[in-house]
Order: sequence, then structure tokens, then C-alpha cells
Amino acid sequence: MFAKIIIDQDAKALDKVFEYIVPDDLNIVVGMRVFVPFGKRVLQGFVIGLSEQCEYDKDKLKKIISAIEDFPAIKQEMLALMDFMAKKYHLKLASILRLFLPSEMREGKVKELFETHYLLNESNIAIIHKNAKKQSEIVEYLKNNNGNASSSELAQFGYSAIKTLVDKGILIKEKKEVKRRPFVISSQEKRVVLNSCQKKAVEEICDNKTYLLHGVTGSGKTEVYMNLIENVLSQGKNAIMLVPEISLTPQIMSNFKARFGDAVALLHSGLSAGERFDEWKRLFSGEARIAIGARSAIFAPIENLGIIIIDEEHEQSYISESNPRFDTHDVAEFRARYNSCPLVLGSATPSIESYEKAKQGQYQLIELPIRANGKELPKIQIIDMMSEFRAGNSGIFSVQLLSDLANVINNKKQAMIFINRRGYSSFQRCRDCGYIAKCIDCDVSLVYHREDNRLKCHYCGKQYKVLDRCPKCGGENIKQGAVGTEQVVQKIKEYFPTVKVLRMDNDTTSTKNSHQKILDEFKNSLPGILVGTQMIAKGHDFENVVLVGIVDADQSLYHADYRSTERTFQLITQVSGRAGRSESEGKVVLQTYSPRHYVYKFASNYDYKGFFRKEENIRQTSTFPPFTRILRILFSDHDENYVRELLKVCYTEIEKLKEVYDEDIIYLDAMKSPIKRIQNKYRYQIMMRLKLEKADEIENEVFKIVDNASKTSVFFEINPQNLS
DNA sequence: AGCACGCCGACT
DNA sequence: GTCGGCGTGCTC
Repeated sequence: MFAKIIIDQDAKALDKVFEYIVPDDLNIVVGMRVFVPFGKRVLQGFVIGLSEQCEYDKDKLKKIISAIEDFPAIKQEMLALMDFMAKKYHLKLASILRLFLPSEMREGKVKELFETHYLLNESNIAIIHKNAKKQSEIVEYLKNNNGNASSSELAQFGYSAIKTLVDKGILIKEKKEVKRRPFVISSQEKRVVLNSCQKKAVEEICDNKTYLLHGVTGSGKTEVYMNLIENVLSQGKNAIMLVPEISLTPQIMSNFKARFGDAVALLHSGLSAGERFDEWKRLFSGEARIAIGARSAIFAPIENLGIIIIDEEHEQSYISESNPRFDTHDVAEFRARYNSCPLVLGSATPSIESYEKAKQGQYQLIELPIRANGKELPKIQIIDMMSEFRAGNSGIFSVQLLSDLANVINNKKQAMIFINRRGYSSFQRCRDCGYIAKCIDCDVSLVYHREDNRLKCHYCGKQYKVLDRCPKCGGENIKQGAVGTEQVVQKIKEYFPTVKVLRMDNDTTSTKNSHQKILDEFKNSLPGILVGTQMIAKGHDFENVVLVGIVDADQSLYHADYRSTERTFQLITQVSGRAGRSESEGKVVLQTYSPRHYVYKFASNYDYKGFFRKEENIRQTSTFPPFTRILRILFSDHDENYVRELLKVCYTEIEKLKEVYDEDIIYLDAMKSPIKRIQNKYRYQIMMRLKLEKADEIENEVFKIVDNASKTSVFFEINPQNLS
């Protein structure tokens, strides 16, 4: 018997199938991980096929040494998925397979944890001595605990008593595997009666197709998901639900735990390596039947899927931006079709791509047009900061926002202030010569962090001393750039010294549970103000929040990115949904320097469809996705000359494609990447815009060209999110 | 990726 | 004469 094996190494040169002899004494099945001799080394590999014949020179074949686990860690479906992803994104096989396993498993660091348990042997109870008080207590304890207790539980009784019981055969010692179950604060299960829209949605979603669930903020999408999952479980099938990392809040998790108990496995970045491994194994074995997690949970080792749900489907985080690059939508689509089950994409602000597909009939659109609690959406007031400035207000808050804040404080209510950037201010700039502090390795502006008074590079994390004079012209006139969370907090404290102000952004939530601590503290602060970035925009229900301030709405508009308007619309809608969640009526104050931009008109009226039509029109006339496909080819290396040469060779070849595909290649250009260096690697890129009909075909030609020209890997990106 | 082989320059 | 530089090529 011969095995086809992928070597677990992330190198282009090894990205192919190697063949090995399966020794008779080894029980190897497809999907297993194995140790194999490779050159002079022993490496790990994945068995992706078995066969009676081999294609390679039989005499040169070596034998598989042993299996790493005694079960196939990669299931059949995942092998099919590997092929799909390799074709679609031109990724290395090993890098795809790695996505399917918890990293702890590959590195072999995590040992399964065992704890000694003691079982009660009822038949021997009679022989306990009358005077053995401790021993009776232990037996009593075990009786109350189904005759099973861990050694730590029994420690309170003292070890000698336990030992006597074991010697007498009254207790039976047993090693039991301990699952490091992630800690979740349990909450009371609250069952909500669905309204007619929700009911209709639950009934409608049942076929082997993709549904776009467009529900306004607060329309009760989560309740729909829960009912869908419940139905699926009752049919004996399993489920995957994806949420953005940022909204994997303890609130959501405990709601699902309360409803589904141990059937839920949670996969998120806050887990320790061991916890993550255990949750993976519970899913693998079928013990857990619902995987809930961020992007990577789409690879959960679940069989017999009955539904896949992607909540907040428009979120950027579903598109992996570092290699291996993939779009969760595609993977979910593949798995749903493989399992013949529904795929549900839910959002209050669907991505233009998804809504367009719904419009064209590829997805079925389901709408939840009203809030579950019947409340109106908060009113959004647009403030023109240019006219504020002309009227003499050069501060970061408008007169309106300040007076609304004062009102909130007087009424002992709460407000949220939303800022679109972390750090105190974006950059340091010399007012005399225009010099901007940049990272030595990455060629991006450094961000000033006030707390530790340092400049930081957000790409590589390197830290620098702040500038007190300009290194270029020697001037001392250094100015901070745009406004950040820290500065807003400081200003609010100046205006309202007594009010409780909390900050939530990447910097204040780096430690475990800090996220929750801030939210808990905010919950108990009346009056209170929470200042934060994106992460305050998601899924938190604070009943006392009556005001939301968006300080500089334009920040996401200024990006040179075809999706920036869409993102601004989504952001405003999302943030506004935080206000007036319960009794009190909510209000949103939106400050902008471009009040006439169409995005504000539509967003302030909660007019998604109007916005979609406008944006669709713009994308169509300017030939951008979803009406075309953008292909970005990224070359990067320490040796700048090498990258430039490689780029040149590839570009010349790709240009020749224009002879055949002149109509279909709308745009083709080569350039330095917007960030010219990251971690001292020079970055060059080729950008292409392709007509959809021939996009796959052209892409394949480009893959071939680049493969031929380069010995190292080159990265491909389809419809890239942000160019860097 | 990592390890060998191999073909050129400056030294115990 | 040899030690060691890293370019090239191979791994079933």
C-alpha cells in the first residue's frame, strides 16, 4: 500500500504530493497525520490518499515511520475543502491543512490533562468501621455526587482516609481526562416569543441554499439563530455559527450556553491553548454539536452539518488578510453545499456584494424590518463641523454634543462616544517642514500613545521615543495629528470633571477579561460615558445609554479604498444601534466635515436600500466589485532588487495576456505597495481589475505565470480589504 | 524549510 | 595547501 502525503512545511518547493510506503504493521487511513523520513530529517505529514499503485519511482520510496494520532485528524470533507481552497486562492496545501487543526496539536505542546477521580463501590460500604468518621463523610459526599469525585474535591477530607478507602476497595481510583472548559458566566435562559417576522424567517430557512437575513439593529436576529439551531439539533444535525471576534462577548456566549449547555463549543482568541484543543476535540468526537466562534471556527471538525450561520456577515474580519488569505463566505458556502444545508448570512447592513447577490437571485433575501422591542431607531442628527469651526469652535466637540452630554449627566444616564482610531492621535508631524515620524522597518506613520508617551508602529509593534524636535529641520513645532480615544477622554474630563469616563480600545483591552471589566464598570456608572473604537459598536445592550456621539465620522471615508463609503455606512448604523435600547428614547449626534456626502443622508434615515442603490450605481459605473474582480499580486522580500526584477518579469508576461483578454482586463498596473516595507521586507504589487465572466480564467493564467517566474511564494488577494 | 553539494577567495 | 562563503538543487 502506498500513501500520498503532504509534508507539513510552509514552503513553495514542498507544496506537492510525496509518496511513501505504508508498512503492513501500521494502520494508516486517509486524513491521518504521520511521521515520515524526509531527506535527512523526520517530518510531519498529512495522508491525503492511499493507493495500491504509486506514481513515483518505486525503488526510491521510503516507509512511513508512525502515525502521530491513532485517528484521522483531517476528515474527508476537509480534504475536499483543501482542494477547493487551493484552486480558488492558489494557496499551499500545507498552509490550508494547518487551518484545520488547533495549532497546539501541531506543535505538540499541549498534553491532555488527567486528574485522579474516585468512584464509589457501593457493594463494599458495609465494612467501614464505626469509628471511621472521616471515611463515612467521604462516602456520604460521594453518594451526593453520583458516586464520583475528583481528588481535589476530596482533599478536604485528608489523604489518609481516602487511601484507606481505596485499600479496602470502597473507592476505586481512576484517571480521568479533564476538559479545560472555557469559563463562561452562566445566565438564566430566557426564551423570547418570536414576532411574526422572526417566525417567518425561521420557517423559511430550511433548504440547501444561501439566505441573506437583513434585519435592522435590534430586530432579534440572535433569537432567530437560536431557533434555527434548535431545529437543526432536533433533526440530529449539527451547526456552526460565526460571529465577529469583537462581538464574542460573554453576554452572547452565556446566552448560548444557557440555551444549549455543553452542546456548545466556543472557539475564540481568548482561550488558552489547552482550552482551544479541548473544544476542538469535543467537536471532533461529536460530543459538542454547535461550534460558535470567530472566522477560524468555519473549519470546526463537525460532521453532518445542518446549518451554518454567519452573523454580521459584512464584517471585514471574515476576510483573512494575512496568509493564507481566504474569504469565510466562500468556505462557508462550500461546506454548506457539501452538507446540503442552509447557509445564513445575517446583517443589519449587508455588504454590497451580498446584497447584490440577493438581488440577482443567488441568495434568498429575508427581511426583519422592525425592532423586536417595537422601539423606534434613535434619531441621528448631523452636525457640520466646518460651520462650527467658522463660528469659532475649534474644539473636537460641537456645541450640540456638549449640551447633549450635559443633559445626559444631569439625568444620570449614559453616553457612548465613538472614535474611529486608537491611540491619542494618529501621528506626529513637524509644522515647519511637514516631516512625519515613520517606522524604520515598515514605512508607515507612527502612532502617538500618550499613556506611555511613546510612538508605536501599528504594523510591527516597534516603539520609539516621542519627538521633541524635528529630526529633519530641527524645528520644535511638533503637532499631533487627528483625534484619538485618549484625547477625547481627556477633553471630556476637562468639560465634565466629576463624571465617570471609561475608555475601551485595543490598548485598554489587551489583558484577559479587561473587556468585560470595562463593560461591567460602565454598567454601574450612572452617569457614565464610554469612549471607544469599533469595539463599543457591537452587540452590547446598555439600557441607560441615551446618547451616542460620533466624533469624527469621516475618518473611514478618507481611505483610498472602494469600500470605505460602505464601511462608513455600516459603522454609523452599528454605532447608532447602541442608543435607546430600552425604555428611554435614544439620540445620535454625528459630527462630520463633509455633511453633504450621500452616505450621511442615507445613514441618518436608516435607508439601507437607498444607500445600496446609490452605491451599486457608483460601483457599476466605476467598474469596481461586485461588478468586477480585483486581483492583487504581492511580492515581498528582503532583497529589493530581487523583488523588483521578479515584478518586472511577471508584469511583462501578464501584459501579454492583454492580447487575448483585452476586453476583460479593465486595469493592469505594477507599483510599490502603499506600505513599501514591512518588517524590513520590500513590497511591490501588481493590481488588476477583471471582468467577472473571464476572471477565473485570467486568474489561472496569472497563477501559472507567477509560479513559473518565482521560487518563493507570492501572495494573491482577491478584492483586498485594505491595501497595505 | 533545511541540508548537502560545489565552486571561489583569504588564512591557521 | 585548507577553511568557509552562500548559490543551487533536492527531498517521495
